[in-house]
Amino acid sequence: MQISSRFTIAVHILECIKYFEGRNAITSEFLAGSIGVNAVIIRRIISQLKAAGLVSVERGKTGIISARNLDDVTLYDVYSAVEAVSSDGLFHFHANPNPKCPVGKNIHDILDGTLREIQNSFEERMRSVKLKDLKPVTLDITE
Amino acid sequence: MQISSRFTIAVHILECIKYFEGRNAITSEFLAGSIGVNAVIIRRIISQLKAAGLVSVERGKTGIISARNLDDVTLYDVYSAVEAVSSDGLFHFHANPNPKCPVGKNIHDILDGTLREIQNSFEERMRSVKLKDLKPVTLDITE
DNA sequence: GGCAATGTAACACAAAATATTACAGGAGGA
DNA sequence: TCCTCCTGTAATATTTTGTGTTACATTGCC
Repeated sequence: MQISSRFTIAVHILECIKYFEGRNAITSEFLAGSIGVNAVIIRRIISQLKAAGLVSVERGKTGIISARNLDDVTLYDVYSAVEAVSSDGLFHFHANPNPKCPVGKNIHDILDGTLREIQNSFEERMRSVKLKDLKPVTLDITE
Repeated sequence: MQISSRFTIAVHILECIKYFEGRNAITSEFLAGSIGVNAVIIRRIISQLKAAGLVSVERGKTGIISARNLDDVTLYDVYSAVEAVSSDGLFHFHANPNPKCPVGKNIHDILDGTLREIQNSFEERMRSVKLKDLKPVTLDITE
């Protein structure tokens, strides 16, 4: 399977905040327009980003979403905020290997450590990229 | 989301072949018993492994699945055989970013390269592990 | 020919992601 | 104060993917 689009949507949201903060009122409706999904989807993801401490929302104030230190947010911060993988791990294991089979009995022993290492290096790779490392948004001077 | 259990099932299958080849008749029914899933699931995955050149099936011969050079098969070989990720990539991108928004217009430019690199290093990590690098199956001398 | 196993189609079901409508509640501004 | 805008969240629907199951044609050994 693929990592859900919640992740790219969340990065898109943060890039919008970086770009528009102070210039436009950033509402879920506004973000939905830029991203091309329903505003409720945006609000749910915003909730997750808020829970992770990446953004904060001043309620009632005609739609302002303010953030903090977004440049140093890593892709892992975003990923772990919106993806519910943490509990089960990246790899989905078949649930009922047969303990009466010598292979079935040992399959977790055979695989768990290595799969965990692969997951760890994947997450480490995500941690090594900060938002400021991404290609900057090309400024459109005609607008 | 998670990588589907097809991957761990496929590794389990290959470990069974390594362990039982020459000792037991290896049928989809037999494998289903060790792995704890339906035999049709096994047959479907066997088809994929066969298409990837990892195993071969001598049909009709009272259930024998023979393989080749399994020790040097990498986890990536198995992963790419059973996971349909190749076309879309590891990350699912939201489909309709707004080209009229400066961020929406550039979001692919901002992210695609970096996400591709992360996917590449993930796959490279999988390529670095061969089946013979996994923990060996503990031999049960009482059987 | 009979038997055992594969290869696949067809269908059912569950889980997750995504979309949509609805509405209660907070806060600023007239 | 009242109006309006926006958030937060529930409820529900739809789609997609993964998984389970039954059925059956086909293959090749005995």
